[in-house]
Amino acid sequence: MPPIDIKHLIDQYIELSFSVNKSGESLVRDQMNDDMTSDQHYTLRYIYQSKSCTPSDLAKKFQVKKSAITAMINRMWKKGWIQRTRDEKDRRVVYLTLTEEGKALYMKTEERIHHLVDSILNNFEQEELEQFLRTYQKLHRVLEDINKHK
Amino acid sequence: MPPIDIKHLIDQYIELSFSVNKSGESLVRDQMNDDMTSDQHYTLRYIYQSKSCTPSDLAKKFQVKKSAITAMINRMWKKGWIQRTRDEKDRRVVYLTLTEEGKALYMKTEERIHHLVDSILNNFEQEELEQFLRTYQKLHRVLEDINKHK
DNA sequence: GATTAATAGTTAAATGAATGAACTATTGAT
DNA sequence: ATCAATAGTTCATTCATTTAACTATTAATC
Repeated sequence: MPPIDIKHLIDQYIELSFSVNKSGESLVRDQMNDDMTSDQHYTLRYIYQSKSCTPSDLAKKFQVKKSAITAMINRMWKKGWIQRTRDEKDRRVVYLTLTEEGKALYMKTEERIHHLVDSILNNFEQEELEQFLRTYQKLHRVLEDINKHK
Repeated sequence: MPPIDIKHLIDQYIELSFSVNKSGESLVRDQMNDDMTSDQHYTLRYIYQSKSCTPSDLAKKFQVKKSAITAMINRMWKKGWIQRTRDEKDRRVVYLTLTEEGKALYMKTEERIHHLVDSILNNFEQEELEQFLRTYQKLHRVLEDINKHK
């Protein structure tokens, strides 16, 4: 049983991460085009940013089963945002890329999100922000570690 | 267009919040009983912690429409975790409370989550953690503000 | 006081997101 | 050559969410 002040920090973290998540997600959703969800935008982003991307890569990154990725990709493929191409060497593998339309849509939305995040982070001094991000990064590594060893 | 180093901070924040969210949610899900989702646990928590709780309160806190709350409460009501009682004065209003079973289930799961968060936060010096939470709190207020004025 | 507004909540249809189990196709190992 | 492992898909089911239409009740106004 942790000491009383640690317990308070734990409670605070739980409450803050919940609220910041909900508010943040809600604001991100507002930046989306009407026919796109935030998950779909995150998918476009990951495919756009990675040199080569397979459904398995996405499943790992999003921490869901591969069948969830298939369904997600199908929805976006129907809208003409994503292409599938088979690897010639290993014909089990599928590579995902954005179509021109997908790329354009991604860029437009990502621009809006950047603008939003910019306006949020503007409320902080650069030094405070950098310290925050250092700890956030460390938190990220800790979580990765726990997830790896489970 | 923000300067180049600010742009880097924005990118970093976007990437970190995405990854920390996914990893965090995945770990929280692991603490859940098989017949409960994390949303359902968050609902139990909010009802448990608030003196009196209506569907409208929940809709506000979770930033979803009231019909989404009705559906959520129905699922949990069927499992016998939640009670509905009408306000005698204003008969439009419904008060939500936990049944004994709901309370017991909540306590058991919340204990496990606390244990998890404790083990995560143990990787940080208290001073670093407190500074992090101060900035996180500030971020929370900024997001609330934006959400309020939209 | 009767009519009209607003509020609290629910219902129903549609869509998106996730899982688990069974399956195909392909590659790797013994 | 056979058997196991890997990549991806399909299908049925459940959960979460939105929109629009609806009931019931309360508040406001004329």
